[in-house]
Amino acid sequence: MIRQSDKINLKRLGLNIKKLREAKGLSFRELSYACEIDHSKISKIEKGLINITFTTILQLAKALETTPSELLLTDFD
Amino acid sequence: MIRQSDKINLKRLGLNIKKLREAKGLSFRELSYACEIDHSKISKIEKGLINITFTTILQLAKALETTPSELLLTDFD
DNA sequence: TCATTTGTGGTCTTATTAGGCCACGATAAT
DNA sequence: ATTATCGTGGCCTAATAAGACCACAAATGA
Repeated sequence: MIRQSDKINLKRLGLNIKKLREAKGLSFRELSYACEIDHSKISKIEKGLINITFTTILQLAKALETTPSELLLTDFD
Repeated sequence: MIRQSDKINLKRLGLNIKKLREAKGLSFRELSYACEIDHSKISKIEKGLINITFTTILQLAKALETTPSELLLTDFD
């Protein structure tokens, strides 16, 4: 029952994470080691396939050496 | 299986939301109307009892007339 | 050529959010 | 005094995130 606008926003979040990960030159598996999130899950997150929770956002932010606020710094609908 | 540090961070998020809600002089029920989240759930969120998802963060941010990024603008562990 | 790494997507179980409703005691308003 | 509103917490079901593992094709490197 996930809304269309949510799908778009999840993709935007995913792209933001992807951008930050690639800026650090990390592979999914490398980032996975740093935040204890399965590499396949990170892949799904970046593609906007999962509606992640707040704590997952915290994990990613820490591993990417940024803040949760920065992770969500994008235009959402 | 929720970690202790997560509990702390969830409380901090809750306090941040509470602060924004009260700054607008809204009750739980009034905010509930604006974002279509049950008022009892908002109460639990502010007390840090729920690990909300990204889309719920978006809903709250919109209803509080702020950004998701601003909603997470606090020091987390 | 062969081995390694990479991103992707599938499966499965368990834990938990989402979503909704209800009831209560306390507080505030009339 | 009584009515309305407040925050809180309990309950339930359905949906789905979490977490973990596996397999594979394509790209990369030796």
